[in-house]
Parts: sequence; C-alpha cells; structure tokens
Amino acid sequence: MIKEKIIQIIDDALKNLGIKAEGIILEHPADIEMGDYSTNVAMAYAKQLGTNPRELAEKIKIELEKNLPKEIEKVEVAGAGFINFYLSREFFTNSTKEILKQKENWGKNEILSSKKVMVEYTQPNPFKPFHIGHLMSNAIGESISRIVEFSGAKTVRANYQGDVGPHVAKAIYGIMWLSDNASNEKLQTTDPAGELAEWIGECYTKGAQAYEENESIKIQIDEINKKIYDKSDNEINKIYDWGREVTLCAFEEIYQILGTKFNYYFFESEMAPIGEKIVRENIGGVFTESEGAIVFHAENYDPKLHTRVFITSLGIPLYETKEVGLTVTKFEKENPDISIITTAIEQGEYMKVVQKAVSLIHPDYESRMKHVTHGMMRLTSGKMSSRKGNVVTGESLLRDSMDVVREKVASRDLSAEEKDTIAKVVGVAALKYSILRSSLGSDIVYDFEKSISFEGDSGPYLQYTAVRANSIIKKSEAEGIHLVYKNIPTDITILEKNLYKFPEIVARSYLLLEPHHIATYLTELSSAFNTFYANTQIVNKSDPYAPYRVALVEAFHQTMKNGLYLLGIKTPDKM
RNA sequence: GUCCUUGUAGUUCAAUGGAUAGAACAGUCCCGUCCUAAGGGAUAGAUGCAGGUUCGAUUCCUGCCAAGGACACCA
Repeated sequence: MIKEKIIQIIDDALKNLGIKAEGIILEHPADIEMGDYSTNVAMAYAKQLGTNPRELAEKIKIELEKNLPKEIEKVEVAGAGFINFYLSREFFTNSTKEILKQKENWGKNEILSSKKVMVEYTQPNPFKPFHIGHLMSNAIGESISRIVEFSGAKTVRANYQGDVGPHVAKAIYGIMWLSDNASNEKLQTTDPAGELAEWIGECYTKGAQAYEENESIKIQIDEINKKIYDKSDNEINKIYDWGREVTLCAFEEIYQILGTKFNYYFFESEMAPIGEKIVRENIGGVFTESEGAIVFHAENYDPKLHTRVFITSLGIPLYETKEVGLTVTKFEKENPDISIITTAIEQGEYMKVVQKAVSLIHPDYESRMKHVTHGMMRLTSGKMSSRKGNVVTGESLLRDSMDVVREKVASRDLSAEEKDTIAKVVGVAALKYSILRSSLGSDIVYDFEKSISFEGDSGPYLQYTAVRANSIIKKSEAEGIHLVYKNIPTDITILEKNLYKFPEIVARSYLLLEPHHIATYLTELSSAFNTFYANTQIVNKSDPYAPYRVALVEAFHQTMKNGLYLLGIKTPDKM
C-alpha cells in the first residue's frame, strides 16, 4: 500500500542523513489542501540533532526528491516543519481502477486472516419488551461483526437471552392476572407474534409494579419463580412455553428487519447448571463461602475490582454464575480466537469480575475475552425503564421510523412493493446511523424528532447519495458510455482524495472497535460526491472525460455500498 | 467513600499528540429549463476549571467540578 511505501522512502531518506528513526508517523493532514500524507519526523528529530525543524525538513525533502516514486507528485515543507506529500494523478486513476476491480472486496484487510471471532450482542429477554437498548446493542454488535469479517476473520454471531428468573415470574403473574376471556383466546395462538409480545410486555410491566407495591403479590410471584425453575405447575408451564415462543418469534421478526442472523442462541436456563457446576468445583480455589453464599473476592487479584455473589445462600445461581457457564460453553463449542461481548456500560464492572474469575480457571481464555461497552440510550426525561413502563420499544421506534419514510415516498412514481421495501431499508438506516455515528463511550440522547430527520448527517442522506450515483450509472449505460481509461481529467477531485482512504478507515475501525469512524468517513465522502455532482455534468456523451467520471461514480457507489454494509445498512437502488 | 464511563458551537456529534478544532441541525443569505433539492454554496458560533509532561495537548498525567454507572445474595 502507498502508506507503507511512503514510510519506507522517509526511512531511507533519514538513513542517508544519518538519522535513526523509530516509528515514523504518517498521517493525513487535517486540510486536504496541505497534501494527502504528512509526516512530523523533522519536528520530532530536530531537537535531538540540535537543528531547526524547518531546516531539517528541507534537507529531508531534498533527500526524498532524489528518488520519488511515480505515485507522488510533489513534496513540500510547511508550517512548523511538516513534510507534506501530494499524490499524483496516476495514483488516483489507478485507485479508481482498483476499486472497480475489487468490488465487494474493496476495503478488506487481513489483520484477522484465518482467525475466528465470536460476537455476542442484542441479548433481549423473553417475556420483556425489545427496547431501544437492544436496538442499540444489535446495531453495534452487527456492525462489529461485519468489520471483523472485513478484517479477514470468520465471524460467529451469538445471542444470549434470559429465559428464566424473576422477570419471567413477574410477566407470568401479569398474564394470569390480566387474563380475561379475550386474553385467554390469546393463549391459543402465537400469531401475530409482534402484537402478542407487546401485550406480554404490558403484563410484565404490571406484574413488576405489583411486585414492588404489594407484599402479598411479591410472595406469590416468588412462588411462581420457584415453580418455573422446578416445572411443578402445569398451568404455569403452559403459559411459560407459550410466552417464550411468542416473544422469541417476535424477536426473530425484528432481527429479520434489522438484518441480523445469529449462529447461536444461548439461554440462561441452559447456562445456569453448567456455570453452577464450574463454580462449585472451584470452591476453595477461586470461590469462597461467605455468609452462606458462594462469592468471588476479585479485589484479592486486582484492587480495582470488588466482591460479587455467584450463588445465593438459598443455593440459586446468579447471573454471574450463568455468565461463567456461557463463557466456558462458547470456548468449548467454537474455540474462538477472540470472544467479543457487547453490552451497555452498566455491565462493565460486573463483567470484569466475571472475566477475572474465568481467567483464574482458564488462563488461556484471559487475553481472548473482550468486552465492548456502549453508553445508554436515554430519553430526555431520564433513564428508560421497562419496569416503570415509560418505554419506547424498539419495535415501535422501528415502525415510526418506517412510517415517516413511507410518507416521504408516497408521491414518488414507484410500485407499492418498492415503496414498502424503501420504507423498511431507509427506516432501519435512520435508526442504525443515529446509533453508530457516535463513539461507543458516551450516552445517546434519544430525540424522536431528530432520529427521524433525514437531512444532513443521517443514514438516509448516505443512502440518497448512493442512489443518485446509481442513477448516473444507469443513465450512462442507457446512453452507451463505455468504460475506457483513455482520457483522464488533469484535476484531482476531493472525491478521489477521499475514496482511496477507505481501507485505512476499515482497519482503524477494527483496531479501535469503533464503528463510528466508518459512519463519519461515509458522510464526508458523500458530501464530497454531492459537491462533485452539483458542479459537474457527468453523463455527457460529448465530453471526452465522461467515461472516467462515470468510472469514478461507480467507484464511489461501490465504496458506499461496502461502507454501509459495515454499518449494517442496505443500499437501495431507488428511493 | 472506592472504582468505571463521559464533559467540545444554542443543540446532536467528529477530530490515529500536530498546522486555521471539523460536520449536521437550528439562525441569516444565495442556487430550480440540467444525471433524484432527502441536494449544493456562503455566513456567524465551541475544547468544564487549575496545574504538569511535550517543539506542539481536545487528546497523555495529577487535582478539582459536573453528569451517568458499578460496588453481597436483580439481570
């Protein structure tokens, strides 16, 4: 790649000047006018050599110019002593050719070649609503899965769901309590799953409220919880089986719209016994008994960690224990080189403790476990809580987003089927982009008006720009403009100066596990394309440069398609 | 109290230790015989506070302030 090549010639130049360089830094200048690549070596070594940075930069420049490769047009010294490289027309022309050659492979790298990476994300709980937090985890996890895939790994997608525990008992109590005749009919069918799941969500909310407000109901629900575990009550078993199926079915419908296909579904009910066995086997070693419970004193291994209970004094395995079971199961089943878990930051400290415990039992897993945490999705009114019922569910949000798109395309000359597809694809894009445009660390303040705004910095803006490019390609085909690299415009567009950077951006997104770098890049790229589009008549048979410009548009379209794929967003042909 | 996140234009977000801190929305003002105006152009506007390291700090270190989270039997 060109980057390595430039670093090499800088290294050679420095050697000729008798400077031993360690780690040459080559970056893109903030302003595109200042060149395509820039190095700070003159500033970094001037002090050590006792010279002025600019003077040293000039010397290095002369040395570089003795043997400049054809990809570089010129070298300049600027500012406090930066050495800037300007890539040549030939480089950009070849770059366009390369993109069209690589097609769907454009942007891939080999950082993870022949590795296997398991990514766990989404983690909704049966019997509870699919809320915005799940949407967030899904968008991020799916994007990371695809970025990892583009980095050469085999990706295994996993989902982990809490199908047992107090939340299920609360929901079942709610279902029994709210079941009038009409809802008894509900229990006879699992269709439509979405609506039924929504009703179960309401039952959960009512049950959870009652649990906190009424002592006798609390006792009843605890009783139900026990019966769920030992499967001793037929009526409860029936409701349980029905509710589990309905909610899982509803989740599957959402995954389909979101574009996720899981390879594995892990359930807490299955992980509990596995984890419990492991924990009990390690009492005395890793775990200790304390006040009747089985705990892990993580602070003994790392002062920043804390003690957590793994099995209660009543002998019930907690989430920590199930997580141990899950982690070990993942490694035993798939033996991934890297196991990534995506959750909200509130799980951060807890996960460190669990991973420390697992590491003590299986030291070889330690360096392979990665926890990616993201901020919380919150309303302006505060934290979202499905317990208090003030939720905007993930499903309702998706529906609203798609409805807005439907209104916008209503007047377009498209078939009803096309409009429906566009509503789905663009609605999902609006939502995913609003999640993936920010770095993972900070919270996302959810503003409905803004999330459905399709102007400017948004998913639909990216799709719209790609669609415009697609129209040009279609039109050029109709006009019979053939791709030949005969006449190349002498000027270099901002679009070209952005396109070749795509693989670097993908690699960086993987190394930092931050999808937003791709989102930011695509927005800049789209902006560059739209400027080009506004100022240039591209499809023009009498223009000798038309074939190259169409090729450039195709290269742009391909880059957008691949980039949007990495965000889990589809590129429509029309909208 | 201890630990983990996060503090950047009016708002929502960017910025692999670099050059004049970038966008978008909202504001003001332009662009419609032309490939989709869900577009383009112009204009105004910001690094929580105080130190330190560095040729250079939004970025790294220390302290403070503010918001959110985790700290024994919820998940």
